[in-house]
Amino acid sequence: MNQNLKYQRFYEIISRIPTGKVATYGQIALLAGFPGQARQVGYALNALPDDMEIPWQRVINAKGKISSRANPIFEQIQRQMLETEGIHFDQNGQIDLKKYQWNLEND
DNA sequence: AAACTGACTAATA
DNA sequence: CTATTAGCCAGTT
Repeated sequence: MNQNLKYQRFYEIISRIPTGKVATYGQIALLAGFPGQARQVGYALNALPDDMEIPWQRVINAKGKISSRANPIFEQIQRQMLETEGIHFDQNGQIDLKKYQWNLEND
């Protein structure tokens, strides 16, 4: 399987996440046609070109939290962007997936 | 070539 | 509830 093509598929799916909703890494992998490859979605985002404009901030982990990075500053930026979109974080920094998770019915 | 290392996750203990 | 484990794949040592 061609890796660039795979990453491209991930980016396509991520681009469809509507404002005010979030998706998990595993969900993106599944929708892109690569079930079980959640980790690769993380790699794809890590390798995301600066000039590509997709709503990367709407991808979070299965616990409903923002995943850790090498540089924590991006975690703060991501949280702020999501809050601006109207998403609420509880005191543990967790999002209510039942309420905010994207599905094909609610977009 | 072998080992290591990640923006992950579901299952199990 | 937290911790560990086995899948997952590709780039770097």
